[in-house]
Amino acid sequence: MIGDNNPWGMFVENVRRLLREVLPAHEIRLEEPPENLGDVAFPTFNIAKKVGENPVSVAKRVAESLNSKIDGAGWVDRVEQKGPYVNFFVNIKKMAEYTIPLILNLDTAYGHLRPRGKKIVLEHTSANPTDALHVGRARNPIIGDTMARILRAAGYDVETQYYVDDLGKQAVILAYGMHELGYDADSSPYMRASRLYEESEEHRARVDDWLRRLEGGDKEVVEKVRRACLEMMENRILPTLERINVRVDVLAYESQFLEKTREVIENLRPYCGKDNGALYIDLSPYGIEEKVYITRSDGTSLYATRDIAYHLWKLERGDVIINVLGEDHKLESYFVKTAIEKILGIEADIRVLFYSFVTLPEGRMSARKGRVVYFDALLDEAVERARKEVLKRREDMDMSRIDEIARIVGVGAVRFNIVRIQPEKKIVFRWEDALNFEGCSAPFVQYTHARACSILRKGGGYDSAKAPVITHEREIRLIKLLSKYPSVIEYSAEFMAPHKVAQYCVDLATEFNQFYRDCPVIHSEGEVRNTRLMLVDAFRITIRNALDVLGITAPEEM
RNA sequence: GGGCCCGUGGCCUAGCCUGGAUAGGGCGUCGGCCUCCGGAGCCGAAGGUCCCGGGUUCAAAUCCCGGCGGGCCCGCCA
Repeated sequence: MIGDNNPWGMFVENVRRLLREVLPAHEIRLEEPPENLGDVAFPTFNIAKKVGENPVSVAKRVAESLNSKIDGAGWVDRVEQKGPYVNFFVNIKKMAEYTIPLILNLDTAYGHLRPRGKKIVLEHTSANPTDALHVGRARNPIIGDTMARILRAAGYDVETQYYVDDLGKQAVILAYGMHELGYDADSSPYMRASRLYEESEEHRARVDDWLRRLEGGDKEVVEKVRRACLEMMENRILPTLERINVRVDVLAYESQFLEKTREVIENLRPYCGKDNGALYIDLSPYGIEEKVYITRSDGTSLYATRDIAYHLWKLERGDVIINVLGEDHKLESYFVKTAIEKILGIEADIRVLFYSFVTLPEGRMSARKGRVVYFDALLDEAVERARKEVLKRREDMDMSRIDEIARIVGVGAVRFNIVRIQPEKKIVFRWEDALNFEGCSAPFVQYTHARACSILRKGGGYDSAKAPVITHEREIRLIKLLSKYPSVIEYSAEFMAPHKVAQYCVDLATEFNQFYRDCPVIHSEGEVRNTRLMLVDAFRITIRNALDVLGITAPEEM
């Protein structure tokens, strides 16, 4: 906690310390009590059992001896026994005096924890650049980029990578389509080439020839395929990612790892079975009854093998590897991890965040079957919808500003809607959900931020040197929630739970709206007014930081 | 067939790792709130076998076992 600027964390640490003094021999597990019963709770069931006493009397005794230790000047204001629980109440005066200036001073740094001195290489998206991104794939960059931001906030050095497959058959088909068939406005080069590959002997023969030449290292073909992939990345994939505030640090091309792949095959060979000249690894000693091939009969490598080489390269660049992958990659991912750690015996910290697919109500998206919603189309629709909403209420605003806000709100809505759901749950894409602008949504949170900005514009400044004076329950609740933000970052980073940050945004915005309803700011006076202005600003800073971690911009007006 | 994941009011979802005090939110429905800091907001109401059945436990949405339903994987594809 030290160095994390984590006010709530300090309070909780203090509770633990107090409990350890009274109960040195016991494990201390805290929980959050229901509304109004306290700020943290200590249940006494387990320890009562160990001591052979009833929980209520243990709670009574613990509460009593704790109360005699508390002088009211520390983080803990008081302790109450309620049934088998010992409930701790935070010293709200101290919390306010610590938290509010902390947030105001740290500003953009509030919620950034101490540097960990560790570098994480985080791979996400890595979609084959054969076609534009569709909504079914959109979850990957959104979860990946959000995790990268969370981990950076949590104090890690993070490098994001996109793995571009420019060696597989689909890359050859793409290149063939682009270089040999020319452009056609109606269908993508990949789709056309793919159809011809299936339908025409002649084209298939030529593509297969390219593929052989590619694997043989034919300069001309390698160059053509690489250029085709690069072109698709630059024209189709990266611009779409850019629209949702996702920028990838490193594009790693699969063709970079040919040499390393050969080494991997040689190192793995002693552990391989052989089937018709093809090498495979039997995973049954590692708990899964599967064979995974690492070469074809002709000795050429397979995707998983090259992925191992790529992982070894990532290990050279960082201390920890994190991959954001669709659940269909579970077996492949397990294989890569097992091969590196167990078979090659290389020490590696490889973590994987799997997510379930986004599907349409009719089923899985498929460009070939024409059952697809392109991500750009969704973004266009969301931005258009946002623009209509802005126009409805802001007749005074000039067009370029309206466009800017519509983009911020529309993009935010889309990102939020996907990241708010726990990754392992599947998402059925429905337009009405994706374009939801109220309740549990980015526009709701952004609106609250704009409201706070509006108050601050009209409030005309405050004196941050003055100590806060708390007079209302809503102020207390707001301060507590604000003080928990660093803990949210810490938790989300540790458990790779990006949806927790989204949830926090909604909770905090909701709390602020209640404060807004009950506590006049501009129309109050003296210390109360000064305190509330500081509080509004602290809220503004915190919600803006939290949205930023979600890759969502907080507009000052909308 | 085997493995992994998911199953919480009409719909979506948090909580599940680490069992504990009235299962939190949101959408939708119904009823209220702008002479007052931005109504993309707020308040209230109705609505629940936490998929089912066993087990462990003083205590299970949470842990274990067995079902059922859905998703994903089981390719010399990626």
